[in-house]
Amino acid sequence: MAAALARLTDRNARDRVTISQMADALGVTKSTVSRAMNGYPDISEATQLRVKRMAEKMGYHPLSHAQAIKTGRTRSLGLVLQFADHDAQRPFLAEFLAGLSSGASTEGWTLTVAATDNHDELIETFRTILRDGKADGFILPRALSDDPRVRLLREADVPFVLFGRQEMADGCAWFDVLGEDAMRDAVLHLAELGHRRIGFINGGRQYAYAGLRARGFADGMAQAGLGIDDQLIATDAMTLEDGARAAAQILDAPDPPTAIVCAVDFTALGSYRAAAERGLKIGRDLSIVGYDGIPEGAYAHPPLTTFAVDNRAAGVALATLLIRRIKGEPLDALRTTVPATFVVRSSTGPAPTHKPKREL
Amino acid sequence: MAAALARLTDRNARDRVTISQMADALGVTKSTVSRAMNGYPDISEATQLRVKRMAEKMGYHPLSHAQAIKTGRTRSLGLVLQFADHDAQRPFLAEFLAGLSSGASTEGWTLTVAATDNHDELIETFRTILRDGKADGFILPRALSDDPRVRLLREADVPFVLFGRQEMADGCAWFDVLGEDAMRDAVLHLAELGHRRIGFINGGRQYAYAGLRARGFADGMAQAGLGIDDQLIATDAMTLEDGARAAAQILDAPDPPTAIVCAVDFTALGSYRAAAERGLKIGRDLSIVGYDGIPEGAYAHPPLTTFAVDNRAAGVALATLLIRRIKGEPLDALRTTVPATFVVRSSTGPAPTHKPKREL
DNA sequence: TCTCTTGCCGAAACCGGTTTCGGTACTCAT
DNA sequence: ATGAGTACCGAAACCGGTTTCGGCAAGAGA
Repeated sequence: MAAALARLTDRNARDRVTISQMADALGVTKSTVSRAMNGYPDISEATQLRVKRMAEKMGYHPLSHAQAIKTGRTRSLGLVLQFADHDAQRPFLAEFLAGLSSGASTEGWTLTVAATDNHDELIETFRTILRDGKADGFILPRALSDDPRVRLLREADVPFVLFGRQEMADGCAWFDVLGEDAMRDAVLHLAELGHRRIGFINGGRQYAYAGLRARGFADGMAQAGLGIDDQLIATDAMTLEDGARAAAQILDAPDPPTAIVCAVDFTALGSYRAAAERGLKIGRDLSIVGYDGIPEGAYAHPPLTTFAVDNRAAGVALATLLIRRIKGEPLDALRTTVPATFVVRSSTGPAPTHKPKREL
Repeated sequence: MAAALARLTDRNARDRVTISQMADALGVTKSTVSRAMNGYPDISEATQLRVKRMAEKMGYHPLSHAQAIKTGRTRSLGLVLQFADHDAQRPFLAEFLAGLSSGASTEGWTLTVAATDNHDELIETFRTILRDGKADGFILPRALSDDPRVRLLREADVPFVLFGRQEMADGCAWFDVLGEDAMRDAVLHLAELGHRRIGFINGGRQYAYAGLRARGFADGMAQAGLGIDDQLIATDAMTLEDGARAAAQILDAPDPPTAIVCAVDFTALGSYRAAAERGLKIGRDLSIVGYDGIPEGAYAHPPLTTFAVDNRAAGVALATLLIRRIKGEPLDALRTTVPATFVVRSSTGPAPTHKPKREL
C-alpha cells in the first residue's frame, strides 16, 4: 500500500518540470514562458534568453501532447508501410528507418509507424492516424505515378513528402535519387566498353521511377548513338524471379544483347541466373548493371556493378523536409534530388569481340 | 485570405467530435461521458450503453493526447531499434513491424519507433521518448543475457516486454520461440538420418538465446546417445562470413562431422560456402540445418532445411502482451512461447556411408 | 505637455479530456 | 417515519500547455 502510493506519487512527480514551475522560478507568468519558448516576436530578446537559459538549467521540455491539445500538432511524423505487393523494400527498410528516426530526432520529433497488409486497409490506416492526431504529416515511400495516398492527403490538406517524384507533382514536396541519370550513365559506361546491343529491364510500372528510368536509358542510348531494339526491353520486373524471366526472354531474342541494364538490383541478380542457365559468363559474355546497391550484389559472383542509393541519407532528408513542410515552408524549397553513386564491380567488362558461344 | 481563413476554420472544425458535443447530445455532463467511455463502475449499465451507442453514432473517438495530459498515457508502444552490431535483424524487420503494428492497431494503439546507430545513444533514446511521453511502454527485440535496457526500464518502473527470454527474467514479461527445442529436434532429425558426428555453430553469445540453443543441442545429442566433440562446436557466429569461417574450422577438424546444426540461418548459408570450397556437396556429403527461416534459405542451392520463425506473429503477440502489461495485468500471465516450425528441404540427407572424399 | 504608438508582459480563457467531491434519490432495515 | 447506505450523476477543479485580450510604461510626434 505504502509502496504503491510511493510509486504513484513518484510516477506523477517523476522529476518533470512544468511550465508553471518555470514561471515561478523566473517570476513571470506561464504565457511569457510559452511565448519565449516558441519565439514569439512580442517577447524581448533579453527575456527570451533568460527563459531559454532557465529551461536548459531546469531541464524543461514542453510535453508535446500537452501542446497538441491546443495546437493540434504532436511533433511526430507518420510512416505507413505496405507489404502487399512484394517485399522488395525489405533490404532498404532498416537503413531507411534509421535515417528517418535520426532526421526526426535531431529536431525533437518522433516517428509513428504503421503497417498494412492490403491496399484496402491503407487509406483507412491514414485516416485513423489522422483522426487520432498521431502524426502531423506523412512520409510516403515509393511514390506511384498515380498515388491514392497523395490524393487523400492533398484533399485533407495534410502535409506530406514523397520519396520519389511524381509526374503530377505540383503541390508536392519530394526527395528523390536521380535514377534516370544512373540509367543513362550505365548505358554510356557500357558503350564505352564497346557494347552496341544493350538490353533494359525496367521495374514496376506503377512506380513513378519507371518512366524516369526508361527515359534515362533512352537518353543514354541516344547519346551513345545506339538504337533501341524493343525485343531487348522488358518492364514491370521487381523480384529476382521476374528478372530471371525477363533476362531469359531478352537473351533468347534472335539477336541477343551483350549487356543488360537493370532498373532494380534484384532483377540484375535474376539475370545472373538466366545467364548461367545459358552458359554465359557474366562480365565476359554478358555485362550487367544494376541499381539500388543491395548488399547481396556485393556478394554475388561476380560482384554486381550497380548504382548505390544511400537509403539512410534519404531517410534523414525526407524527415527534415517533412518537418519543414509542416512548419509551413513553401513547397518550391522542398524538393531535393541526389545522384546515385556508381559502384563499378566485376559484372561489367569489355564487349565480347565474337558472338559468345553458348556453352550449354 | 478568404481561402486561408476557410481552410483554417475547416482545419479546426475538421468534423472532430469532442466530449462536450457528446455531453450536449446526450443531455449529460462531460464527466458522465468520460466515465461511461472508460467503464467506471459508478455509471449505470443503461447510461453506459447509451453513451457508447452515441459515440458510435457520432463517431466520437477521444483524443489520446488530450487524455494523456491527465493520465500520462498516450496509447502508444515504443520500439527502439539498434543497428550498431550487425544487420542480421534486417530480414525480419519488415514482418516484425507489420505484426507489431497490427497487434497495436487492433487495440487502438500506435507504434513509436526510433533507431540508434551506436550503443551510447541507446539509453539516451529511451530516456528521451519517456521524457516526452511518446510511449507508454517498450518492446525490446533481441533480448541480451544481461540487458541494459531491462535495467533502465525496470528502475524507471516502465512497462516493457522482451522478445526472447532472459535468465534473470523474473519481473519481465516476454514472448519467445522455443529455439532450444528446435536445436534438439534438428539433432534428432539428423541422428535419425544416420549422422553420428554432428557439429554446432551457435549465434552471438551476448544474446539470451545462445545459452538456450546450446542446451537444446546438447539435449538432442544426449537423447540420441551421441557424444559432443568440442572441436565441432563454434560460437558467436552471426553473419554469413562468420558462418563460413566457423564451418571451415569445423570441417578442417581431424575427424570432421557429417552434419552441422546452425543456430542462425545466415551462418548456415556461410557453411554452404565453406563446404563448396572443400568440394563437399550439401545434402549428400554434408547435411546442414539452419534456424530462422530467412527467405534466402529457400532460394539457396540446395534449399536449406531450417526452422521457420513467424516474425509477424511474434510482433502481434508482443504488442498484445505489452498492452496488457501496461494495463496492469500481473506478469505471470504475460509469458508466452511458441515452437518454430520445422521446414525440411534438401540440405539434409542420409549420412554418407563412407567418408566423403574431398573433390577439391 | 499631451496624445498616439509601440514594445512587452500579465490575467484569464481555453483546449479536450479526467478525477475529486459532493449531492440527490432511492432502497432497506429499524 | 427515520436514519443509514448505496447507486448514480452533476459541478467544478485540474492537467500542462497556448492564445486572446488588455494594460502599463516608454518613446515618438505634434
